[in-house]
Amino acid sequence: MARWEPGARERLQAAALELFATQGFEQTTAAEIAESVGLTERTFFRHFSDKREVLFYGQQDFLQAFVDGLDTAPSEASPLEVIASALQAVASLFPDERRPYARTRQSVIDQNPALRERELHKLAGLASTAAAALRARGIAEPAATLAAESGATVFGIAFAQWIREGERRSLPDIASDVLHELVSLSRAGTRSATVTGPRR
Amino acid sequence: MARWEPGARERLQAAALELFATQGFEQTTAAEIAESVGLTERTFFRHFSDKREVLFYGQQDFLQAFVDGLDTAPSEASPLEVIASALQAVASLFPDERRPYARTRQSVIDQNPALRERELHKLAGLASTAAAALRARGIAEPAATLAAESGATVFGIAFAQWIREGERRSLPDIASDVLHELVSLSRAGTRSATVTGPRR
DNA sequence: GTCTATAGTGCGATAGAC
DNA sequence: GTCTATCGCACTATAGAC
Repeated sequence: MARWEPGARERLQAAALELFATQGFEQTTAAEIAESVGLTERTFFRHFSDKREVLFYGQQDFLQAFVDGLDTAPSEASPLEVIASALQAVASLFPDERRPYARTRQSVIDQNPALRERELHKLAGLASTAAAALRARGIAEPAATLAAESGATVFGIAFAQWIREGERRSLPDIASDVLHELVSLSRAGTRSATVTGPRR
Repeated sequence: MARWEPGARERLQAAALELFATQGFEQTTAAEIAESVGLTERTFFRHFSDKREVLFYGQQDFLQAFVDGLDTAPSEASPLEVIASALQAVASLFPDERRPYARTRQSVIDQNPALRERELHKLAGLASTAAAALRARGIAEPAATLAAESGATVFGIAFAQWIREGERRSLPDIASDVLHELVSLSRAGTRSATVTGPRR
């Protein structure tokens, strides 16, 4: 018989999301979360380096999928084609059943600036990992960073659309659409974007 | 005769940067910064909502330049052309004399995750303002957000390059180059194109 | 597991500028 | 008198040190 229930981390994460959603992030103390699942504040901070992290911990599989997705692209692919491949791999980790959960979580994050900051930081980490992988494929800077950040941007926009009320398309489908928008953005701009440079 | 020295906020910002640069961000307390310019901790927090903000406060002129830059573009301009225009306007706020200061400030930010988070958050705010301005010009979503975020990405990359040791080009020149790289990213030949030597 | 420093808030008091 | 910048003090929660 275990001295303590297993899955402390997961229970803390679930309890935290629930409390944040009902009371708000700032109105919920770490001690409160811990006690709600029979643990102490100290234990909470042993699992999560800070209070916000309870909502973000465990997205490595996520990052792994991204990197794996990069590697499945043929070696002669352009940076954006590689990104498209990685995007599909990550997006497929979010089946439609996850939408309700994702919505709740995102509404908590959107209502708190500190959580938004952490979210952006995580997304930036993804982009920087992707950039390193692109460089490893022989893509030079600044193209590698540019492509990686663009991929993160596309993912962010697609995700926001995916959880919008009434949206029926799957995340991979939306991501693909948004990526095409990005490409046509460049195409439309190519004509004179190069000429435009106002005072240069 | 004034009871207080004027410019409390600016003195706090200068003292903070200096202390952060010499001792590190976490090793410097808000009280220490305040006392170094003859004020109390409480006063520090009346000027800045939190400790990190002392490094970011006062970048509205910055944001204003961005929005103004958007508006100088002709009304038939494509999203990317508008962004190019805004980029030039913002970049011109950073003359070469500012490089040493920018370098010091950036090295402090780069060494602390919490400061990186705040920086990303500010950049995201810029992007969201830009997106709103693009929508006001009649550009639909998701093109508006996509173009705005791309502009922010380009600025970030260009800025990082600008403060790199040994870089001689001006920020507007670098930003223009990076934007062109973004446009050529979707082209098939990108990989070999980016391998070409140093630009200009 | 306990103890402590620091971040950050709320509120009342003070003292000059207008 | 009002407005605004400051101080001082008490307080809580976070987060790290011991």
